[in-house]
Amino acid sequence: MLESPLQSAPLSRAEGKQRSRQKLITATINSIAKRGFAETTLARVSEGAGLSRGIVNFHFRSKDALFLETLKFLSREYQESWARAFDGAGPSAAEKLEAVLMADFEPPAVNLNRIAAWFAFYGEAKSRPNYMKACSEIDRTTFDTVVELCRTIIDEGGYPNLDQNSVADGLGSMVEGLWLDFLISPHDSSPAASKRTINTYLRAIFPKHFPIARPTGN
Amino acid sequence: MLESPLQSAPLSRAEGKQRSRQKLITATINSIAKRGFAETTLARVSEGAGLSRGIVNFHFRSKDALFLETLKFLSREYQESWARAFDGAGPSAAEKLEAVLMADFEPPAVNLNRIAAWFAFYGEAKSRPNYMKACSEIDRTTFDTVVELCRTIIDEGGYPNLDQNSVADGLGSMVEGLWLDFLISPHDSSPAASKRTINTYLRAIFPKHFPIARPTGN
DNA sequence: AACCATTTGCTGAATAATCAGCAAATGGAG
DNA sequence: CTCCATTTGCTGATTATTCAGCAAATGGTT
Repeated sequence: MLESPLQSAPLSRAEGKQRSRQKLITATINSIAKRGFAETTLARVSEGAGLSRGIVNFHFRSKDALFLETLKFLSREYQESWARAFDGAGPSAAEKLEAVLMADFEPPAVNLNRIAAWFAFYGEAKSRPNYMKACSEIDRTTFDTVVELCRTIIDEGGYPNLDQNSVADGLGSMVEGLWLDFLISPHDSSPAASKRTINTYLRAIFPKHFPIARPTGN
Repeated sequence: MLESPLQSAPLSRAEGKQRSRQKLITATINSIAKRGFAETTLARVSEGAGLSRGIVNFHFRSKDALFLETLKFLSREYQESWARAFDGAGPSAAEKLEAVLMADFEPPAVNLNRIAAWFAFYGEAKSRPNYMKACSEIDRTTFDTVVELCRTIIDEGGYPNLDQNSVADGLGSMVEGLWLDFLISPHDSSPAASKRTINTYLRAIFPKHFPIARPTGN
C-alpha cells in the first residue's frame, strides 16, 4: 500500500504526523465496514493504514479514543457536507430543505463504508454513553435547522394542522432508514430511488412548494 | 439466580433443555443491549442466563451460531407481532396499514433492549453476509404486504402520480429511523411522538383515507 | 414396583490463540 | 546533536472452544 512517488511533497514532520493520524482514522472506518466493530483490532487498523502495530497508542490514548475520534471525524465530515448543500441552495426555505435532503444521497454522504461505520457506532451507542452523546449531538444542529425550515414553509403555504416537529422528525427518520437500506438491502437500494422516496413525502406534505411535475430542482 | 420454588413443574429433560436454550438467547439480547456487540462474551452470556461457562458450545455450534439464532429469534418475534396486528385490524387496507404501523410503537416491538440488539446486528451486517441475509429477509415478507396495501389504497382513492413502492419504502424507512431515535435520543423520543410522526405522513399522502381529525383509529 | 444400564444436560477447568498496551530501539528530520 | 514519529519485541489479560466427568433423568427388564 505505497503512496505514489509522484508529487511526494517535502512534508514537514507536523504534517506527516497529522497525515498518519488521518490515515488511522480512515483505516478504522474501512476496517469497521469490512470486518465489523467486534473484529476490528489495532493491528488490522495500522496494517490498513500502512503503518506498524504500536502506532495507534502513540496517536491516540487508547483504542476507544481512536473509535471516538473516528466517530467525530464522520460527524464533522457530514456536517460540512450538509452546510455546503445548505449554503449552495437558493434562498427559499423549500429550496434549502430539498437541497440538504438530496445531498444525503449524493457523495460524500452516501458512501457504503461510511454508512457501515455509522451504523456500527449506532449499534454500540446504548452501551457506550460517549458514542450516544456524539451521535445525538450530530443530529441536533442540523435537525433544529430543518425544523425551522419546515416552520417557515408551513407559515408560507398556510398548511393547516401541520406540526413542523412531526414533519422534520419524519424526514430525518426517513433519511436514516434509507441509509440503513443501503446496508442491508444494497441490491434493492439506489440513490435515485431514495431521492424519489423523499420527494414523494415532500410533494405530499408541501404540495404548493413541491409541485408534482418536478421531482428534483434545477 | 434461582428459580422460584413455587410452581416448579416436573419439567422433563427436553423441556429443560429448550428452556436453557431460550435463556441463552434472551441473555444474549440483554448483554448486547447492556454491553454492546464487541463486549459480549460467552462467559457473560452464560452468567446472564444463570448457567455455566461452557454451556453455549453445548447448545450452539459456535458463538457466531448463537448470534445468528438470536437474530432469527428477534425476527420471528417481530413477524409474529406484525401478523397479530395485521390479522386483528379491520378489513380495509387503510385499517390494516395503520394497525401494523402503530404496532411498531407498542410492545413488544418497541422494547429498548430489542432495538439495541437489532441495531447491533445491523451494524455488523455489512461484514457478515449471514446477518445481512437474515436482516433483509425479515423486511421482505412484511414489506411486500405493505406495498400491496398501498397499491390498494392508491387505487381506491384515485391518488394520481403516487407510486406504491415509494410510499411503502418511505413508511418502512421512517419506522426504522424512529426506532433508531429511541436508541440514540431516548429522552427526545416516545411511542406517542413516533405515532404522531407516522400519522402526519399518512394524513398527507392518503388524505381521503386518514382524515385530519383522527390521528389514531379506535 | 424395584433395579440398573444407558442417555443426556450440564459443569468447570484446561488449552491455544488473540489482543491492547507498553517500552526500548531506530532513524530520519530539524 | 537533539528531537520525535515510528518500529519492533514483548507481556499480561482475555477469549472461544474443547473435553473429561458428574448427577439426574430415562426406559427396558424383572
